[in-house]
Amino acid sequence: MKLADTYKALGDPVRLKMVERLSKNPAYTLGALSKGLGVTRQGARKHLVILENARIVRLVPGGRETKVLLNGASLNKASSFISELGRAWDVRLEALRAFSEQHVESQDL
Amino acid sequence: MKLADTYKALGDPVRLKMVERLSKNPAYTLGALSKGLGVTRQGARKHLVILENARIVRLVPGGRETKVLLNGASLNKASSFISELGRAWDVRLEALRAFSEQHVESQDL
DNA sequence: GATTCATGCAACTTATTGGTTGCATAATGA
DNA sequence: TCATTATGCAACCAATAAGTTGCATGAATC
Repeated sequence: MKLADTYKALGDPVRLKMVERLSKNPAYTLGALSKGLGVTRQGARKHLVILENARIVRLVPGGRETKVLLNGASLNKASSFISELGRAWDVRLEALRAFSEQHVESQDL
Repeated sequence: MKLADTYKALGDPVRLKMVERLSKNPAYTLGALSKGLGVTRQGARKHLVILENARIVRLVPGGRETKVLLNGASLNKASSFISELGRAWDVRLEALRAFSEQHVESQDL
């Protein structure tokens, strides 16, 4: 599973809402989590399968109901990758700024 | 622009590659950034427009060429949101663990 | 001025996504 | 056992996305 798939999985309002809910209450059943999202249960299930394939969520069948569990590790991975990008960008920006100032100084000579 | 759109924009291998490149070298022209991605220039441009709409990137036309600039603020926002989710999840998990242990202890009585 | 370079825009095709309805089935509870 | 509950699976549809080719245009260069 590639990292892009993780972001792709988060890139839908319904799925993002689901993840948000799960972060606040890790004990959802599939049915409960599917309510109030503006889609049918079957529609919601498709989203959950996508989240499962992206390893963001685990679906655990048991008895009559299926529990939905959040996988924090995936989120952490996704989060740290972006922040790494941001950090690299900051460093570059700083270098650019330093260069600009140096350039201005040399013009002042 | 919703947060889900930011993740959606990052949820494609070509676009993620672009952002990665930009984080390492903020001074790309559209043409240079479009090479080596396995798509045509016009295809790459479509991706760039998507990144621009998600405010991840800015396209700055000038003379004959167009510069592509990374917007670090968007990345930081995206990164911190996920890490917030992860944090909330950790707290919940800890609570659950504590509850389980308490439960075990009461069984021990 | 003619040529080359970097880009923008439009039309079109195909694949993927998001959503639905309908039906089947296994577990609970009365 | 019978009704109810929670779910899974398949078929189908419409919209969006990803990609292409072709052409137009403004800027640099010779």
